[in-house]
Amino acid sequence: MEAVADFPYAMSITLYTRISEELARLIANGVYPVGTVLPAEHTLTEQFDASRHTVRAALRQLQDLGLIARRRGSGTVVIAARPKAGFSQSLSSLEDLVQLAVRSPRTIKQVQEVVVDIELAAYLGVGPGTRWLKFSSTRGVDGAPPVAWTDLYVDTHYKGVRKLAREHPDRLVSDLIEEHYGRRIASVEQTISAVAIPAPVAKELEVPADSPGLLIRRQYKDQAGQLVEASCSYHPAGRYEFSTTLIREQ
Amino acid sequence: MEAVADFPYAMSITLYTRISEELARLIANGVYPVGTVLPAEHTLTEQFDASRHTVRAALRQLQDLGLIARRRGSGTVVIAARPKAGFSQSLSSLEDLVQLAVRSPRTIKQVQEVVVDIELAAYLGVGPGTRWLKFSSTRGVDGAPPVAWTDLYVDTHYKGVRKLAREHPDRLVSDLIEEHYGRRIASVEQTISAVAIPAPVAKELEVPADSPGLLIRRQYKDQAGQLVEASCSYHPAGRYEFSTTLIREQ
DNA sequence: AAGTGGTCTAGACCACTAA
DNA sequence: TAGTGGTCTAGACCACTTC
Repeated sequence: MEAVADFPYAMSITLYTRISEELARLIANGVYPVGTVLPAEHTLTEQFDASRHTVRAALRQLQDLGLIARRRGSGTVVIAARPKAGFSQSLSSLEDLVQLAVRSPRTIKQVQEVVVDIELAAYLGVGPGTRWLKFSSTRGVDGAPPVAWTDLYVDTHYKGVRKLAREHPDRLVSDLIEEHYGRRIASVEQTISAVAIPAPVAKELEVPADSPGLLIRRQYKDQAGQLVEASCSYHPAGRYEFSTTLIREQ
Repeated sequence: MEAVADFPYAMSITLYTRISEELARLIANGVYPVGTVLPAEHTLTEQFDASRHTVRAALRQLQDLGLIARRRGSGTVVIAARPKAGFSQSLSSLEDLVQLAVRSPRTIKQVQEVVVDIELAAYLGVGPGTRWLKFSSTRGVDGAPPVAWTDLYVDTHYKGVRKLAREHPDRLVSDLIEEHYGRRIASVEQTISAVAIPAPVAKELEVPADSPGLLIRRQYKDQAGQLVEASCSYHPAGRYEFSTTLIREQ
């Protein structure tokens, strides 16, 4: 370094950061449009009068920002003009999905094997006529009205869950499947809507029929996108709130 | 490198990766428990018979995994025994928050300056007596009943938003604030609950009073945790669903 | 065969932290 | 003041891609 060496730490900003910012600017301004190839490290070394290591540190920053992709032999390709700033919600475990105001254990009310009809098939996203294991349960503390009624559908392949769920009422069924069968949940799709709680469920929840409630449906899928488990929960108004915090990335 | 140099690329795995894996193993096995300090780079250089650059590359991997935190002067502290695998939801923009089935433009019904009373203060998380700019609007396509009624509260400091929001009915108020005032939203807290829609709102939404609906409250905060904007939306059952997908990390 | 990015070394100066 | 991690250089060999 020579030209830059005259005021090396003048601005308390590192050389490789200045280089990466300059390159980011050139990319944003269209000097290096998306899809084009950036000059080779050797060239940048001369352009910025810096060592290869420093240039690589700069390029690494751009890589972390998702602006470039590098491949040995080919070169450095611009894959985005601007760093994407999104929002994200992060949960440390599936348990965080169920953010009940009070810790509320599950009480299993009924377990049965069911054959899915047309309506249920549409919701589960599987062919009608297939068999599933259905757990019906409530959640809530003793003495108080329950905060939820849940119908949970599990692949009949996991019959052992029937016994396990009774032995561990405090654990999530998805956790039990993961632990005992090694089937790992890779994604959870979740839909929240408002409903008038149907009479049979309302009776269990000790609210008037057709009173307002949250309906939360969840689909638990493995890596291949295969449905492993699905659930359908009713929460009476006032007893449950679903809250999340989204954090801006970067 | 000497001991390792005899079969440098024998396993197509880099030296620094092998070092980082070994260190990760030692951390997981409790040789370096969480909270303790890892040996200095200089020491690791001797232990693994590698250059400092290589050791640093290994430590960088551990840093990316979230296992260690480094500080100049102090040292390298173990902050986790295992890489954390959580679930995350990612949104490319705030607009994704509002995942309406149909694209539904906003119609501003009323704008006024209000002084918050006790009840509103508790919700907004600000002192009672302060003044806020209140936007009331509906969302929905022409000809059909609206899908939402929203009350939105903005700091009176951003009076210009009043004009901007009318000029850009298709844009989010939070975006307008960010663009014209440079105040950047860093996080959004969101709470979803079920309600019986109150009569005045029900009338605007063209549903019977006290019919079931979703109540979504959002608080938009800046980096310092200061409230910039807050909203409160009513969605009649059947016209709106809130859905998210959570992806397991790593 | 030429050029690319990936890995690695040996050595230097610096800013920061803690005793 | 001694030791830490952060930055930077100059040079080397390698694996991979492309022509």
